[in-house]
Amino acid sequence: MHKIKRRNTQQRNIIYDIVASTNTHPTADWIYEQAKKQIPNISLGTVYRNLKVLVEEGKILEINDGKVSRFDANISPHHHFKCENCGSLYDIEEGELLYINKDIAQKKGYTVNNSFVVLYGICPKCNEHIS
Amino acid sequence: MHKIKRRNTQQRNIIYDIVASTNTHPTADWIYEQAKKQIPNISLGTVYRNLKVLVEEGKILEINDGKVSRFDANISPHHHFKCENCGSLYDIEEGELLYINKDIAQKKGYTVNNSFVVLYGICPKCNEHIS
DNA sequence: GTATATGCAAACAATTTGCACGCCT
DNA sequence: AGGCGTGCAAATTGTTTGCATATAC
Repeated sequence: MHKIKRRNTQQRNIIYDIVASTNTHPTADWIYEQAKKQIPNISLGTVYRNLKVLVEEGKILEINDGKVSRFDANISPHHHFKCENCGSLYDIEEGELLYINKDIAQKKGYTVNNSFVVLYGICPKCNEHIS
Repeated sequence: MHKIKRRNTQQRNIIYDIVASTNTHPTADWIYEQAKKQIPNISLGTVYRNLKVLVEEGKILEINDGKVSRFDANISPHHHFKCENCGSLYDIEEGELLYINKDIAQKKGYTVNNSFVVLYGICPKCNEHIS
């Protein structure tokens, strides 16, 4: 029950920098490929472990995209648009979301077919028990 | 390139009925366990195949919940609330979503820590190419 | 010195698929 | 009869983990 003292490792720093260097919401595998350019014998396990640490520390976000996880160093509140044709995941500014309806989206070039919202938190039942 | 003519099988009907019988957003595995009560030697592969068919036909929705898929026979537009403590996935009416802010959610007993929105559709780039 | 991190490989869990047979239509 | 559907088991895929060693502090 005591807080782990994180170390400042080359691997963790490089992994963070890779995530921060792009807005394409990369997967662990893509990050691994990039990281190998700098640390040829880095292992995929290390990439996964460090991504998890960075998420826990709130330095990056994990986005659930089908069966893969994607990662995002943009931790300001924003949403995503997933293209059903090419699979790309775009950022949508929080304010901009209000305007994403069929008409306005169309003008911006997006066709919105569907939307999916999940709120995270504590449900009434658990709020009672935890108290 | 010709449309598949679906057959009306016992397995598919039972699987649909199981999904429709609950609002707990079951996983493929739970559905499989229930289905075995009616068809003891049904296979998990069949459950997965039929769930996919039902999703394609628009009869049920697939909800991506971490690394598992959950299924929902309520196909009217609605959203979800995931409890970070017990993992339950609750339905949130579309209208109700507008009122889920920290104050009002609190009164209903929900604590909202985070929210996650994904829009699905066709992106500007693809809209150009597809024409 | 000591606890955290790493590389490697094996283990996992959810889902998909190839195949031979079965059964709607 | 013909083709879609099924059961079974093996294969795939994304991710996690155990272990011995390396390294940050």
